Amino acid sequence: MRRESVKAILRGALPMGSKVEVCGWVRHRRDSKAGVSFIDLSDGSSVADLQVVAPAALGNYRDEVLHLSSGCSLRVRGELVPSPGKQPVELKAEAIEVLGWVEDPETYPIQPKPHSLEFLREVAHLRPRTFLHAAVARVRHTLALAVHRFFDERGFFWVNTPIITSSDAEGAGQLFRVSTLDLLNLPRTPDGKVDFRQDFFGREAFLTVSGQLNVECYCLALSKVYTFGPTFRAENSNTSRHLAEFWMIEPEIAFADLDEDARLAEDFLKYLIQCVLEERREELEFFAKRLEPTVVERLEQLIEAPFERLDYGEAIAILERADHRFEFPPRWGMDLQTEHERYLTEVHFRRPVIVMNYPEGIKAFYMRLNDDGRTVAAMDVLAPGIGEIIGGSQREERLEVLDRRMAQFGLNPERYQWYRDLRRYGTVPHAGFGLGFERLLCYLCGLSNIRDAIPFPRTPGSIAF
RNA sequence: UCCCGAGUAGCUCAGCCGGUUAGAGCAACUGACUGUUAAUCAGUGGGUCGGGGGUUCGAGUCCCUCCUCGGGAGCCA
Repeated sequence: MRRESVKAILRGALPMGSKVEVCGWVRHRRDSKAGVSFIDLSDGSSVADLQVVAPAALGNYRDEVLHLSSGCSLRVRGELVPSPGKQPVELKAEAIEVLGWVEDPETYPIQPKPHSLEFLREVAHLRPRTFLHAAVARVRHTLALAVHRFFDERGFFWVNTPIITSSDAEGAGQLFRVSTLDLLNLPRTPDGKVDFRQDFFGREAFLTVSGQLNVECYCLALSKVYTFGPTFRAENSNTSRHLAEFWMIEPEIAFADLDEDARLAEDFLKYLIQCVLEERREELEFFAKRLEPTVVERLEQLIEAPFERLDYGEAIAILERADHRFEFPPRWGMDLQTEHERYLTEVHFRRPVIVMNYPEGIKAFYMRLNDDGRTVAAMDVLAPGIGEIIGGSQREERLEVLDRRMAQFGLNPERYQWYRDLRRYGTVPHAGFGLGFERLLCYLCGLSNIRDAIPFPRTPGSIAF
């Protein structure tokens, strides 16, 4: 007898009358006056559960079946039959083997009812057993595959950039230190500083905050590349949009300018949304029921219309003209505040917006200086409800300008020799962007807290699992 | 890190101006019921009121402090 998934059975992959084995966890048990019990069985393969019908004639009916509670694991053998109830098919059990009991049903955290997301974060090891988190996990999986498929179809190569690095990629963000030194007995140099020459790598090392600088090296050889992996920021930021450990996607294209970069970003987002709409419809409809009623319509609208594109200067002008009181009055030269981004995406345009060509003073050193001398070829994709979802730029490919910018930002050129080499040996125009995977997942699922978009969230002061 | 708000049963919450033995719904358990699916009905058990300190004859309730969680801000993806 073959073990079948709940998903395969519910979508009608097997004919009625088939004898099957199904394994999974009890969601809920209902006993009927007819002397049979109904068990909703979940194996995580689909949103819907399989209804198992357990007749009283089963040898272990009275002693075991009648005591099954939420979370018990089962192996069920039986026959697929049409259901008189609301589901198309149910499993008429001929044998139910209890693989694992729930020690104390009263304190088992996952009850057959909706829980608050806040509570479920306290039981992150068990929350994948809920409808919601199982659905998020499946969407996350589908989304990750779609990322690779998108790039593969367009001739991009996936480059695995290092997780342990020695340089802070952008001078942005606090770093997690990586060290094997004994914290309680640190080796010192004669002048009293920590002697990192005795550390594992012979110098200071950190967890990466971005794979961009490394992936640029491969871009200037393979032309179209991307990274997709974990990224770490030790910022003490306590918001619903930040994680200390998150996954980032960073494509980099040679011979491209900012315009092509923005086009890629838009195509990429639309491709991913299209995939989820097609391949995870059931999950989206569940999110619509539980999280955000209009999630499907919102995504459908999003792939239909072109994103709004405008220069940073135009954005500031719109904000200055706006009939709206901002806590921080907009002014050319300042970065867009959260309230400004929200106004643009949620009030003014009501769709994603790509803001381009920011003042050079507020952006990173590697972004290409425009001919006006006061802006850089940077772009941010802003989405309603979530803010900045993509940040990208054309990179500065001219060595003398790059050196000037590094000096302006107070960076030591010696630490970036290998990065400068890219400009010394066959430099080319190139551009890329970074996309926060969990932020995108929030946007697609209608989640409002990023801690629900990653299995085991890491945030300041929280690493229980 | 800053500004708000909240911590009471396994979960979601109520608990008034400080006053007897701290409540409800759901969940759990026991039982009833001819196929249930947010099942229904009856009953039972379940609490260091986040921790510590203080005020008071008396504190879940007021004050101080710490912790945790949530919302917002900054920073960013």
